[in-house]
Amino acid sequence: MKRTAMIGHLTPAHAGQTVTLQGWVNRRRDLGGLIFLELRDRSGLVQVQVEPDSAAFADADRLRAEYVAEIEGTYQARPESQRKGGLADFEVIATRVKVLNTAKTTPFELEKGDSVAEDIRLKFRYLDLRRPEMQRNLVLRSKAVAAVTEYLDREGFVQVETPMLTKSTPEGARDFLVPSRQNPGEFYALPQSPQLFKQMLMIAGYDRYYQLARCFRDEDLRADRQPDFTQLDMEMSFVELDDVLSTQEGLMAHVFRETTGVDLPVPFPRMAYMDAMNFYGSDKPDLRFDLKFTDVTDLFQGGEFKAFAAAQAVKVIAAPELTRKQIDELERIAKQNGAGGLAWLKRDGDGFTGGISKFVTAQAAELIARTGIEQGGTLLFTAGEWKKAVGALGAVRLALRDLFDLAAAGPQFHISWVTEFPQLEFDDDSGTWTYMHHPFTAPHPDDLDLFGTDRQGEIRAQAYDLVLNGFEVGGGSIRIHDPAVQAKMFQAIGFSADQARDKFGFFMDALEYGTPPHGGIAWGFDRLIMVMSGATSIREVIAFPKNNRGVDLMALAPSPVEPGQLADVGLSVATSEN
RNA sequence: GGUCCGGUAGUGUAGCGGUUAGCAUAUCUGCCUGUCACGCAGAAGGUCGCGGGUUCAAAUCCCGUCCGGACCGCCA
Repeated sequence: MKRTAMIGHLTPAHAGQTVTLQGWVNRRRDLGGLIFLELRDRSGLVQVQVEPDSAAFADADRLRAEYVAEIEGTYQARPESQRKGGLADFEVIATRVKVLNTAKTTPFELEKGDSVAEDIRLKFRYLDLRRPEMQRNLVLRSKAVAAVTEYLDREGFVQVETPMLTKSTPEGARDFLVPSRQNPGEFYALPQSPQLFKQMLMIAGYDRYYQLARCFRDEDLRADRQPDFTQLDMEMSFVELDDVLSTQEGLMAHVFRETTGVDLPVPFPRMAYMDAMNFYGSDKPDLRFDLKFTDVTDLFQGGEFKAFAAAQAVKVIAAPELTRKQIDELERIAKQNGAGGLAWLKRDGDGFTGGISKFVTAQAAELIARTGIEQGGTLLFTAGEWKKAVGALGAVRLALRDLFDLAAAGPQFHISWVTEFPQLEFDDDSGTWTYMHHPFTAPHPDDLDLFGTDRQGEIRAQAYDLVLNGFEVGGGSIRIHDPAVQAKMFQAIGFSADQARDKFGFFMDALEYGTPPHGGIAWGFDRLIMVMSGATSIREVIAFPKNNRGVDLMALAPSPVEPGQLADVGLSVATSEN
């Protein structure tokens, strides 16, 4: 290899040495007689000077942006008057320039990549990934993987790979299906998570397992959701809930320290699901700022304001002074998130003006006392069915965060646990009970007697989510290891023994051969890296992501296939009828 | 499936009923020996996403459609 150093590894100690560098031309400044080049590789950038009388000049004159070049020259301090500080005090005086490859004019200027339409960046992802910002993200990701591996290996975790071609199981999301050529009419499914396999590994005695697992869910995309994504999947045997959480805290703190240099205070705060919902309207509250809800249901029960009088819940948040336009926008957000409307009041002296003020004269003093609303401040109310009322106000809370930049005053990263999720959730659409986490989640032992009673909605799950800056970056649970409890769980969600056997027969069998108590968690690894890097989209930390519609704009996947390929797997495509 | 926002030279944008469709940057040519977003002079580059409608006249207004993004539903 001719290259003597990566550009970013040059130091003042190299001064006076002859170096050979290879990279891309970032920029060319041609002063006529004198040419300056910026040469870039993924480690850094250096200025190259080419004198007109040097042997390098003719080749340097051919170089354009993004050409690949090899530069041999002397690394040296710049003239006194030209120093910029740090490594910009040094440059390479070229003695030889070799054009290793030419490049077409790029479809966008790499240095302006931040402001280029994302579909263009995705179509030319190989150019986009040349940008230092993107390289920083992918390197951060790589370092996080290294930190995880190092820590878990030290803690005795065994890395095991589980299959990508597996059995379709109703985990919640739609499966990606893969037709089987050797078994016509039958399908593999890509894993939504390695859940059952990792529990098998606990039954098999591996005690502590981890895997960076690719997972697939055929659902609509979002800024923080891709159809194929990476989970850091972990499972431990002979543990209880506190053991899992403290192990995770150690790991997460290690990863932050090694990658961002940030020290996360441990243990992480814990918040019960009901508190998260009641105070912040979300099971993944952004706790970099407070802005809690106040419950005022009781103040309006049976009162003259009809929208509140019969409401299951009336919640209020104390916002700064808002314009009508801002209130209208917040109401739009509230409605989009399930509220019937967004009632408001403006504090004026000992009472209120605007909005619903004529209905609250009797409650004014109590509202001021409970909410602590300041003069001129705005109270925003949602009312109705509890879950919708808190959820909608939760969305308003986040909109207020964005409007007033509330998170900026808090810590850069706030991480916490949300715990005590309900085990079961009533699904209005189907009129049945369903699992909230997944059907293998262990219920709290004190709540076991509630199965099958009219209070089964109160059963607490031994489940936990990791919440970072308002993003769910991990979730897990203690699992059921007692077949009798597993049977109760299936019964509660309306799974007959036969159905359970059909879907998870192998797992039901395995449970009966000596299953240790166990539990685990999975991190949404892409999402975690997104938050750590400060990116606003998961696509910024995935090398080759898909767009909103699940399309890879570079490779142009998905795409039709040859008829012969379909015939091989015994499929034909039905013509769509509009 | 739904709501909202957007689509104008390669890229980023202005124009919002009558413009030769403007600006910046990139590209190309010429000049230039200390630039560092180099500078100066010039050139080329546009089916204003597509289709239809309204109008004497449409990039501009209306309808449809396609594409991109954010969100709801869905999804841990």
